[in-house]
Amino acid sequence: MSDCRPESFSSDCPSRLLFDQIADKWSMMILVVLDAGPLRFNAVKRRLEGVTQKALTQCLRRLERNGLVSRRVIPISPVAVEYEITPLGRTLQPPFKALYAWMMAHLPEVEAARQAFDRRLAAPSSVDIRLDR
Amino acid sequence: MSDCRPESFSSDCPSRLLFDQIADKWSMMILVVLDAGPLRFNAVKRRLEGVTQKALTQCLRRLERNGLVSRRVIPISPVAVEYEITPLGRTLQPPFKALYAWMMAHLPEVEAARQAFDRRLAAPSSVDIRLDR
DNA sequence: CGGCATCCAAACTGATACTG
DNA sequence: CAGTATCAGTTTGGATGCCG
Repeated sequence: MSDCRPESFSSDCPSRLLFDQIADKWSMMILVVLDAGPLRFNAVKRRLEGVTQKALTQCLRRLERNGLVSRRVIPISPVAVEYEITPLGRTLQPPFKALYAWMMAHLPEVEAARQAFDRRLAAPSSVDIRLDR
Repeated sequence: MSDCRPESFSSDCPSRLLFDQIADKWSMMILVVLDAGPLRFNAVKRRLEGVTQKALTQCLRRLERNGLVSRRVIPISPVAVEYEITPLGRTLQPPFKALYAWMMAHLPEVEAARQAFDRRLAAPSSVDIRLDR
């Protein structure tokens, strides 16, 4: 019973396969940086501050497997490897760009909400016990 | 040096704060299922097959902290807790819906790419040794 | 029912060394 | 340069039991 309305996410729902594969921050960031043009491994790494070489390798391989990125070995010495977004990967740009635009637009609201939440935690009750004085 | 072009993601770039917080599959799925209306904890859990209670609790808290979801305790017995998408959270729907639509539209292409990739791995070279017959 | 505490196993990190 | 491999240390995950 592949229950696949957007109101429910069975683990056998086709959309889940993709949520599990590409809905993560590194995949999204890689596709965004590769949109500007092909990049070599370390060039990608430099642009994604904080990513480990292991995580990046895994993520690039997964993107390659899913047909969103292509990997091309340039047989010079020392060897160079270039990663390029595929036409299929490029069709993912509009949704990602929309997400990116949302983030830039709503960041202040999110930060305000976060500060309000943290303040609520610090003073959890209106009948707070005044430990000071 | 808050390097914040979309071509590069410094860890101190504001957009990174949001990529780190909401660009994960559970957050996205929660916001999609809550779009239809408020839901109680276990109702959300049932709709996200495979999520653990621990992961769901963490994720809902993070969404609450970021102002995308609100949490309301209904003091009946046994206690009920209702999660509702906030107006801010609702503004995230268009980007997420776009992503969801992309997944449904391009799933066949991705699956084809995946199979091609896996086949390439199984027979890595064109000068393959014919072990059979 | 919602969700926190606990325990253990699995995954990930960061550093470093090694290869083609 | 672009990886793979390894190892110790930390984080995360799943499973279970308990509480209001």
